[in-house]
Amino acid sequence: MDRLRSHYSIEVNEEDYEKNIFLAGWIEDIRNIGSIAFIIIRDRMGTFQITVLKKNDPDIFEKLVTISRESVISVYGLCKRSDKARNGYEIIPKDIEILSIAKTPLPLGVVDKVESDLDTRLDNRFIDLRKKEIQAIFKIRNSIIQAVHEYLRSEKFVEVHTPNIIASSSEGGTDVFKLKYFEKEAFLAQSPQLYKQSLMATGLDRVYEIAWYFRAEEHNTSRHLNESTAVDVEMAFINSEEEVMKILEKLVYKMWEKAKENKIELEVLNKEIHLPSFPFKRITYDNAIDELNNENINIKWGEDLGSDEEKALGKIMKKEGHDFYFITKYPIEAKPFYTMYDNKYSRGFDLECNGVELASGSQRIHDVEMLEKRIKDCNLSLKGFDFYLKAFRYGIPPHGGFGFGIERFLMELLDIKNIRECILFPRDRTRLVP
RNA sequence: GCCCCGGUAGUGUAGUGGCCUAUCAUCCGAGCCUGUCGAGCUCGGGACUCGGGUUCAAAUCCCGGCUGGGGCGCCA
Repeated sequence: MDRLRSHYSIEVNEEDYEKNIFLAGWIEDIRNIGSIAFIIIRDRMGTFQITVLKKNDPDIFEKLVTISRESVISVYGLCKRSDKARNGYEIIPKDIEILSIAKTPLPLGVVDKVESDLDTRLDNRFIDLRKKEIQAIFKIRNSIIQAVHEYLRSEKFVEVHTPNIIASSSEGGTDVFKLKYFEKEAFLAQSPQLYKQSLMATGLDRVYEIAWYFRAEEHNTSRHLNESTAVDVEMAFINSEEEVMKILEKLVYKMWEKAKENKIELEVLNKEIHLPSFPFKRITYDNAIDELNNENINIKWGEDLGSDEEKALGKIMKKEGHDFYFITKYPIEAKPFYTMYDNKYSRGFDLECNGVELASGSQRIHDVEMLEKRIKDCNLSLKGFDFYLKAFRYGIPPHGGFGFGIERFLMELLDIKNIRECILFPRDRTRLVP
């Protein structure tokens, strides 16, 4: 055959009827009725049907009904209108080319009538990803990332890429992966925090990165990964964290809006997306504590909210009509060392959605002496921060930013219960393959 | 780091000491069938995570390994 594909399944329309076309894909199902057989082929856009009569094409018939499901073929044939077939047409094959034979049995059915465990699915992710509802997640993921690029670039942000192999543990707090770097010891970055901040000393002013986070914590939950992605933003010449929050809320809104454009994928997933009210609610940490106290949930001032408290607050906000809300003015103890503060209150904030933390950010400290004091107060060693602190000694504007987990966002957007569904090849406490 | 719970054909399950030569569905194979679209029907195939122990008897009870899931803490 001189080509493998002229159309995707759903691109075929009335103009193609009574013409010969090339289609290609995976054999999803073979329904052999005896003297006639229907073969369902799947491509990226959908499925189509090949109809073959035994008496007309005994050779092609034999080939098609004996090949294994999930084999890959290309078919050349006449496109005929048919009210009985899906999409309104069927292909009467003139020639087929078998491109790849699938072994049997499959380790995982694509359209079988039994569910598989997530673990089995992840072990065979390449087959799992043949399912249209699984593909839909990643098509939507693709489009929210597109929205990130479009919006941030429109706001004059520059996309950057900072190193993932670093010399010292970046922020303290969370555990990092250690690795050998020739004769030295190195670590995988838990976030681009220190690098994106040092870029504030360069004059680029506004930067963002689709970043990988590596975290060596041994948690075992449906909302943690040891390797995850995030949108990291840092912006200079700000007066307060409010300017950062304005960018973040607009970004989230644009991502939500873009996701809504994926009509086919949302239908496949049976999800509706409702745009959140805008701008998002701001509630101070103190007010959040008061609200929780009113519900008889007590929390000591200065402590970060636990997951139960977050959920309870999420319910209260929901009742008031807020899906998204910022918790602002956290106590300084609850925020990392680089967070700007006024007395006991930090200029740090979290963006929450229904009781789940989606993003956290702040105005940062840009005064090097203040920064050094905070590093010491947090019991961190100044040694590891040489390169970082140096960037603060030769002119650095006031700045702030946020980090925003992409998988967590997808979970909220599509109401997905396990974060592993939101990344192609998850890395969790035990999974390193595939 | 702490705490709970699992592991039975390729896939998903039933089975809590003898009725298990292990259930059902899906799947795979053979056959029948000219409009299937969760195709149908007939026949066939395929499994107790591993190692030790208790017992007359273990898929089932106990111990350990391997392996998976969930929660907390922490975070995104």
